[in-house]
Amino acid sequence: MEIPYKDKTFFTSKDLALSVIGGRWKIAIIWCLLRQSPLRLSEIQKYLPDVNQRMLIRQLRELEEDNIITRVVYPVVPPKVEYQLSEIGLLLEPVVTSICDWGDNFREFLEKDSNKKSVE
Amino acid sequence: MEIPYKDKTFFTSKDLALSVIGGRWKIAIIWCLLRQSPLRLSEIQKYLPDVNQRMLIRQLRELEEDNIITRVVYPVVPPKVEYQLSEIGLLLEPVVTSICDWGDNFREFLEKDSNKKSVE
DNA sequence: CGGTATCCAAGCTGATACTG
DNA sequence: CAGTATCAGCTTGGATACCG
Repeated sequence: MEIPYKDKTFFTSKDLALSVIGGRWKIAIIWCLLRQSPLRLSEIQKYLPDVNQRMLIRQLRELEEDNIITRVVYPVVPPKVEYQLSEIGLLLEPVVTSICDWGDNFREFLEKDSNKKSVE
Repeated sequence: MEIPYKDKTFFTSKDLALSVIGGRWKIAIIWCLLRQSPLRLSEIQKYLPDVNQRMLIRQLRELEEDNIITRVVYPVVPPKVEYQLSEIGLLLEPVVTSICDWGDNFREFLEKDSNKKSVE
């Protein structure tokens, strides 16, 4: 089952998915927009202080190209731009949730591990 | 809730999770090992022909350091090394599954989209 | 078989400065 | 506020050679 998309061919839907959401900060951006929507660029920056502006804008553009988010520009001064998840973007909620859940498990695992070591 | 790990500090378990499974090929590797386990290096290479050997080995090492996978070396000639998911690694199954599921949705979305365009 | 070492090109990332 | 430009540095990739 070959899936052509953007000059590439994917052989599984997992590979297709990863090509779209696998970017360095994309899951983090989607996580933000799942919590609150719409968000302005400056608001996303507050939620994700570790992402520099250039990368953030690039990743937002890519997500927009892939129809995961929508970008609405209001013709006002000073500029106002709002980002929110598209219909297909909203379906990423289980992905983000499962990652958060696993992160919780992993954190517990790390705590147990450090306990073991401190007992030794 | 600060989570120190490997000289860094994470503020959410999502960030911690992404630091561990966010690598370029890690989800793909985990996907392989969920389907079949244990796997030898050469078998993983067959499943993931797009990953070059050097990167594959690097990502495997990182996953091993993070206790996501285990690496067992058999002292035989020729060498035999087997990789498999650890207990915490196995818990990543919902993450991989949700990504695959979303990929299916996205593929359908793309197909509908191309239909619309061909009608126009 | 399962690696490591080296070289080199290309792309991604980040910090900073600047603009309409 | 939202975004672009520039430059430096790191990561990734591909090919190839070599080792225990």
